[in-house]
Amino acid sequence: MRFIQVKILQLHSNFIEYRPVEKEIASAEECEERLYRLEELVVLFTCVEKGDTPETGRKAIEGIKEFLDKIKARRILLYPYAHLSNSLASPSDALNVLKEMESYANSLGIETYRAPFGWCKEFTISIKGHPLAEQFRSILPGEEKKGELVSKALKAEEKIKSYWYIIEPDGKLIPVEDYDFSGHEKLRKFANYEISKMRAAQQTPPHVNLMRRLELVDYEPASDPGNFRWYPKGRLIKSLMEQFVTEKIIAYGGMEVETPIMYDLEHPALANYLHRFPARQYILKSDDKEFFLRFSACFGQFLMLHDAQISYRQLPLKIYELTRYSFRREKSGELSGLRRLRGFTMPDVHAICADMDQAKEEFLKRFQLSIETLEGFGLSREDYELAVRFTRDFYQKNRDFIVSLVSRFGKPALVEMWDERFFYFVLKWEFNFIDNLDKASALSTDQIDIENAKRYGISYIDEKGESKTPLILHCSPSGAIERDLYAMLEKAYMEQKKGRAPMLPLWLSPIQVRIIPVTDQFFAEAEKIAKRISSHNIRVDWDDRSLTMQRKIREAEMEWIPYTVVIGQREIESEVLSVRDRRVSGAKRGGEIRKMRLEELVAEIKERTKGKPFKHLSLPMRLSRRPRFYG
RNA sequence: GCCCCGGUAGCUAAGCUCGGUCAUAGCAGCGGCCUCGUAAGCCGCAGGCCGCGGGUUCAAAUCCCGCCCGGGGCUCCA
Repeated sequence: MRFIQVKILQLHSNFIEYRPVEKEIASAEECEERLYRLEELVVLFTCVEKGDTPETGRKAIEGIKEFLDKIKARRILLYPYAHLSNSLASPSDALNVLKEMESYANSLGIETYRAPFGWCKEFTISIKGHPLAEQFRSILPGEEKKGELVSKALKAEEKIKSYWYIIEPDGKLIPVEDYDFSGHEKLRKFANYEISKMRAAQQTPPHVNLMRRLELVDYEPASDPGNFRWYPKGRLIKSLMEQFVTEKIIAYGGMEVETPIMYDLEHPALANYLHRFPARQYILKSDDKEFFLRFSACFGQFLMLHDAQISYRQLPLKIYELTRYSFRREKSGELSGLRRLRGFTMPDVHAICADMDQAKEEFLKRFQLSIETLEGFGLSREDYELAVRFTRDFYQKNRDFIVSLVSRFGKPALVEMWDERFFYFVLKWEFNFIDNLDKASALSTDQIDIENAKRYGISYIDEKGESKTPLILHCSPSGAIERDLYAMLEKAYMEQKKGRAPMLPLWLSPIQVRIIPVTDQFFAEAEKIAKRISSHNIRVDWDDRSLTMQRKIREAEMEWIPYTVVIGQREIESEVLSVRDRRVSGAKRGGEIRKMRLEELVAEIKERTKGKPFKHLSLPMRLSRRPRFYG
């Protein structure tokens, strides 16, 4: 059975540019051979088939009018597009229908443009990101219903089926519906989230309140949503995290580089990759060129590697950049605090590998690297879940390898398997954090990419002097830094719910030690002690405000300060400090006070922060000299 | 993009249903008192285009329309 219909691919677009290149048929319309550009419009790639009439065309326009009203667009471009059918109407009939559609649309008050018929044209289009932006409709001549919207159905049909399993550390693969999740609550939540997408109660995520109350990060209403301002304490934390990841990756062998944050939309190596995802970038104009802001370090690094001379002796070759920033223009409703941003910082390390054996070996190293990186942020394997995704084919050939990954992880993991490959990778894993609202988000990730080396023209010379195409691994050992902080804050909140004192890891605490003089008679002594501690590269401040000591202690606790030291007559006489250690006394009042000498305190902090980067606090050491950024 | 919720002092909010001494409170800030031993001391002062624009009305923070901004949800997620 064959339908007779006008077929229209309907695209809500930021802009389209097209240029007639040459006539394809003798009866082509006359036109000026120049560049045409239209902005903020709905482009209608239209194909007129055998049996279509001007009436069918009018029906189509009516359907489109409805759509235009809904999305508040008022400009269309009718773009003759023969490639939607193998049963085309004759050119004269087709032109006739198109002209009818044009004049009918005009009569309905739609600002209508029409690209010339019968020409071979080149075009560039930028499509908007909302779910209705891309639709396919076909209009049956006799049918009552105007314009059938089938894009979702098509998508669903096209979407390749995922098979979900739980894989145990010993390699046992169990269909997810048969798995007994008892003792693996978070994994259950994660599997649920991935497979069914559960709803959550309307609620501000706990980390959002914390990040503001602790004066770390905040929204910046004057920027685009999802771009944040970082206060001094937050900037300090982020800076330390960045430094930590970078040091780990350099130790692993990553060569640190820096690449531009924007790229030419029309660059040949990028264009075909990008045009598949036209709605997800920030677009930036400079003179008459358009640029997109990078969404990872891939572009810069691949372009660099394209120009590099690489020998098999240098493989696996690791290249690294901390992208401050990467940009993804997530749809407005998708953003959520530090969990999902539009501008974020992500370490991105690629490895060029000669073959699959080398890739697998490297993959394991990076798996370990990722675990260690998250550990540095105070996130242990208890805090996240592993997901592994691959094709059936890859699994069959590499079962042992996949199992070795899971057994290293030591906990059951979620598996997504596909019958065929529809991404550029054959294997991917992520560590996923489950938050207080039961939402999952990926932190660390790595992939084996078998496509992009070719796409970007990256090659190496093998033993025989022949040029070879390598495999590329894409890894972010921590995932987005902002998201790590999100996970840390959400975890702290979970601790609090359990009745424990929420804290950040000591090496990341903006203030590690606070000195509180009992009264202002001890100010000089407090400052002296603060300076002595500070000289050991410990972040310390002292509270010189005119408040009661009790009040100052309360505030130190609310700031999550790990060590609070009270200075009064006793301490000065005995030279023994009274230290309030948040780990033992933080959660409730009347906690135990530790007695220790200054040297002991310093030594303990040094021990607990060993191997981690240090940075001085950029805030004044005296509390009274600090502005309040929030609240 | 759609749906829901919100926008009142630096922050957090009450007031809005039922229009009229409703412009409030707490915290923060400033001034003063207090000189304190492990989670909030006392008193006072100052602080506001009640998101923006229009409308209804004798009268609008309050009702109506439009817009802007934010959050959450949905869709989506290389």
